[in-house]
Amino acid sequence: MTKDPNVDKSDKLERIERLERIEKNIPDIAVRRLSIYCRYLEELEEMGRQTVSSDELAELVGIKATQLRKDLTYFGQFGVRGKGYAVSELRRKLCEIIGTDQRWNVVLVGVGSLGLALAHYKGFRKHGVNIMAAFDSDQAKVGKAAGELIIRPFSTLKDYLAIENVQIAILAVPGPVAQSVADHLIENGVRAIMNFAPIRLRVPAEVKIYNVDLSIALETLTYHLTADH
Amino acid sequence: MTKDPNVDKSDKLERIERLERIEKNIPDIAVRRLSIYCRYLEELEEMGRQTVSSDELAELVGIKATQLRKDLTYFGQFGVRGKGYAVSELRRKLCEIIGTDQRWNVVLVGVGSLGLALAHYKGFRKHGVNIMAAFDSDQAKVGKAAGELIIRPFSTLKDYLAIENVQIAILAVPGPVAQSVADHLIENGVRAIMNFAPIRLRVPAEVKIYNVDLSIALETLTYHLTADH
DNA sequence: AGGTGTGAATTATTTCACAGCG
DNA sequence: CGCTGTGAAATAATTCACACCT
Repeated sequence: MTKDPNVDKSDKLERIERLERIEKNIPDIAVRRLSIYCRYLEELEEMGRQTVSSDELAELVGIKATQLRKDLTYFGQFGVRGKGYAVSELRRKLCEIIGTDQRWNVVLVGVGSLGLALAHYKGFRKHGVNIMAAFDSDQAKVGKAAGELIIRPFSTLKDYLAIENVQIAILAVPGPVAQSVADHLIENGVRAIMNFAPIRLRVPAEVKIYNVDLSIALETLTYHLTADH
Repeated sequence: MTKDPNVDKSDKLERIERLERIEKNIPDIAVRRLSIYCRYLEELEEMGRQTVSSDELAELVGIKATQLRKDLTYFGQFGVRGKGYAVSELRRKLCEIIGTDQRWNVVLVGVGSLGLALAHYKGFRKHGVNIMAAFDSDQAKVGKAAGELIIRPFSTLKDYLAIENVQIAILAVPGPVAQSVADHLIENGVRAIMNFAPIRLRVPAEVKIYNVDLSIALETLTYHLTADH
């Protein structure tokens, strides 16, 4: 089997770039911003814009242009000096980096009022996220609808994970059971959890947690409204 | 009218402390952690614990003890050397700092599926937050229930804000209208907004925004699951 | 001994300043 | 020129190391 030496070379270069990136140790916060850039690029693309400068995009996002440029350098070179960035090309490349060009299978665990809202939430679908199934331990909820899904019994979660390729879970169960449910998810192959329970989960280093803590969000606001700040 | 010189003195000391704090420019992230400490202190209090060391509390929260102690020094001295912290005293003082010992009047604007979930969310009530009213511009929703509230027409929001003392709004409207709704809220006295819309709001410096961006949360996870990180 | 409180050192992140390319 | 890419400088946040109290 013959190989195209150009493919070989570009593979090698990509690999080197990747290793360098890892060395640079990209801050999480830069990844988060990448996501935001992507969203505004989508908007520009829909408006038919061909190119955009770091100044303009940064202005839209509400940050400094140098920060945007620095964030991008963590992942490669995307612009043309003197011109700016090609809108759809940059969007496509950022999507690829973030992983939103892929399909991600997600399970929702816990269908209280918050879980129900998440089952309905349309923002996820746009970015490759597909909530495949919803689980709840409350027998009264099992069989009922949650958006387009039918709520399944929690006891069947393990078997479901064994069959389907699920890497992400949305955890919207009450605080007291969150840790044990998380353990169960991880044991059965889940590698990332979006956690809505108001506790800090203890997980192995290779599992990624993103905490969405609504009470903390509000309390940050009340702090700033409290006298003398 | 005579004054107690001790009250005067302690007032002055408190004022100096406050000024010093402002000088120190407390990072937002430390405030956010304060909120978490508070929650775990509540739990310890319920368990009947009298005192706790920075080591133990930090272990619960999942951070280093020095960070916890450093965070606390932004706000004062709360511990006893060799002993630790008095659980309920520390909890009370932190609540006071965060402002959760007060009552906060909140309006919910936008009652889609997410808004509806927030109307039901019980976590808020625990911390002085009282969602007083919910508004939506969709005539079909007006008059319907959202938790214990009846959804009001958006057109009545202005008058409502003029009468009630509302300082915080939860903004759960679609992205394209979020900025104009936020402007309207701020014009009518709202000073802090919990924003669920996927855009960066432009607001005067004195208005505090907390963005809860569910898509970004998920995309941070997909990034970490994407090869080579 | 057993802890807290805190300057100093370290590490992470942002911003500057400008070289370099189209 | 105009605008990107990026080392270097500045700033912010975390962690260390230890003085200090009980």
